[in-house]
Amino acid sequence: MLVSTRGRYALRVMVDLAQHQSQGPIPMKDVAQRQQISLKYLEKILPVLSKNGYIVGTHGKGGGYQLTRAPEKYRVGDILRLTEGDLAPVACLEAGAAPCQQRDTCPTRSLWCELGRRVNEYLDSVTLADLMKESH
Amino acid sequence: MLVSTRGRYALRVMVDLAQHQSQGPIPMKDVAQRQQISLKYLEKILPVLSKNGYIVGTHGKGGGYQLTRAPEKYRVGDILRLTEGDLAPVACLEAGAAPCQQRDTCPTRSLWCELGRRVNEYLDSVTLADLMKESH
DNA sequence: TTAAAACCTACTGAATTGGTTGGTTATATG
DNA sequence: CATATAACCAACCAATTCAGTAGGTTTTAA
Repeated sequence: MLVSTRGRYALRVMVDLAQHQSQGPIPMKDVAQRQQISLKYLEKILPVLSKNGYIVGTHGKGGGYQLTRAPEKYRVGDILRLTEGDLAPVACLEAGAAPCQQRDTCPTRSLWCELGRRVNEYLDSVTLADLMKESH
Repeated sequence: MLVSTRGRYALRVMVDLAQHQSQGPIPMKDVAQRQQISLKYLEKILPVLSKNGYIVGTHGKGGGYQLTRAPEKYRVGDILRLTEGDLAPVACLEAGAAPCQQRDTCPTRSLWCELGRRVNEYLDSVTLADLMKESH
């Protein structure tokens, strides 16, 4: 499993926010109910998105979250890398991984590199706007 | 992380066996030493490969493992699906997963399907023979 | 008979996953 | 000003997976 619930839920929340973009701040309570996800769990996932300027949250009554750009400006890959930490297909290619001993002679290394490249390339080719067209 | 040590090690063992194909049965003790992998851990990973006819093990002194076909006849994807159980990018697409409630309305479902399709397609396009050319 | 190999079963420590509990702080509204 | 509602924050937790270990049994060549 490459993408856990963190990334999957984050993506669904972003699509939900995109779909209700015109209605001002959207409280997470509503999104949680619509998406059938625990509100408390969502509250743990969202901070990384607001800290990086992907969404903005307004406190208090009438508050909620809003996108900061148009849906076409969000790449799925960016959202997933932020919430998942990494999209590397194997541990030895992850950001904080200890440099592999057999790096120079490993016959499978370029396989994993190319796989990772293709995964990121595909996820970067899809935007939130593309996903909005999916729901019916 | 899509592929754990199980799949990664299995692949390296298969490449090692391919490279020593002409030398008759290769004991896992030798492979473990060459690949710097725990012999006991390898012994836990290999049974699924021999049970499915990918390799054949001969007992006793002078025994070991051997490939059952030419390296070009092994697709990397097959080896990984066997040792990892699944190459689904998300839990809701895994073989034994409970059918998702929002399956029909989920705006991200086709994204995951297409991602999984691309991952499998790439890994099925590479063979053991391709990986043999990598090591130097 | 013995050494060496595959093969089998049970256990284990550490990390990750997928949350829950229980708050604090900020703000719009009556 | 009180209150309801929202984001935000920190600690904890059960279950599962990961990456092995430990300790065998069975099979076979020499």
